[in-house]
Amino acid sequence: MKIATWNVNSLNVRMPHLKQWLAAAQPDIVALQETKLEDAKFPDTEIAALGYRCVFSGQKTYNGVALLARHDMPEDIVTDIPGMDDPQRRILIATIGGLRIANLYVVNGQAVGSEKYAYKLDWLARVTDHLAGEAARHPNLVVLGDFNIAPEDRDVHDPVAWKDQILCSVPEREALRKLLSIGLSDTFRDFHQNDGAFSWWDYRQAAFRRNLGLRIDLVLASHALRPRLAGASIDLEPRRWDRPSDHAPALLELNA
DNA sequence: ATGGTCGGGAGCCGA
Repeated sequence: MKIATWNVNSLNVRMPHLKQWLAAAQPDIVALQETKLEDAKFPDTEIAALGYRCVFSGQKTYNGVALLARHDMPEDIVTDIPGMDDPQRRILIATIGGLRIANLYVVNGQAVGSEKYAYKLDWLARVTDHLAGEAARHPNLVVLGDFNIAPEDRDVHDPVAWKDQILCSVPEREALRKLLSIGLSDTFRDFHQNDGAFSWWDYRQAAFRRNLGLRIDLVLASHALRPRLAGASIDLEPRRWDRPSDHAPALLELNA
C-alpha cells in the first residue's frame, strides 16, 4: 500500500491537481496540508466520488489538514492535543486500516529568533509528547506531513547559505531528532542516501527548474513497521504541472 | 539590479 503526504497550498486551487495525481499515483492514504478551507467548504463529496473517504480539520485562509483513505474509514480522530489550546488547524490523527496515521503541518517559524520560531519549537515539543503516547498505544505508527525542517545538510540545496536559517537551524533539527527518538525513522533515508532530493522549492527565482530546494516533507514510520517498508519516493511530476503547489508529494510504500 | 512568487482576499500577511 502507498501512503503519501502533500502540502497542496490551497485545496481550492489544487483540486484539479489532486484529482489528476490520485488517478495517476493510486495512493491508499493521503495526508494533505495547507488546505486553507473551513470544514463546511471541504470538497468531501467530490473526493468521495474519486473513491476516497476523508476527514479534515480546517480553517479559513491559513493551515488546514486532511486525511484521505481509499478503503477504510478513518477512526479515532484527534485534532487537538490535550492541554494545547491552539486555534491553528495543524494536526490530524486517525486510525486507518490498522495503522495509526498522524498528519502534521508543522509551524513554518518565519525566522530564527522570532515569536513564530518560539511557537514552532513549543508546538513541536508538545506534539512530540503527545505522539510518544500515541506510539505507546499504537505500535504501527506513521507520522507524516510538512515538517518545515530539513533534517540534514544533504536535504538542502545550499547548506552554507541555509546554515542556521529557518527550516535548517540546530534547535529545529534537534526538535525533529527528539520526535524521531520516540521510535520513528525517516523512511526516505531508509532507501536513499543521495543529496539533491527535495520536496519543496520556492516559487521565486525559477527554483524548481534549477532544483534549488529542501526536503521538508517527510514520512516517518515506527520501528514495528520496518519489516513492511517497501520503498520511499518523492513524486516530482505534479510540481511540473501548470499552477503547481510549491511542494511535491512524498510517498512510502508498505507491504501488506 | 538589495528584488524576485504565490494564495487569500482586499491591506498586506504568511510561506
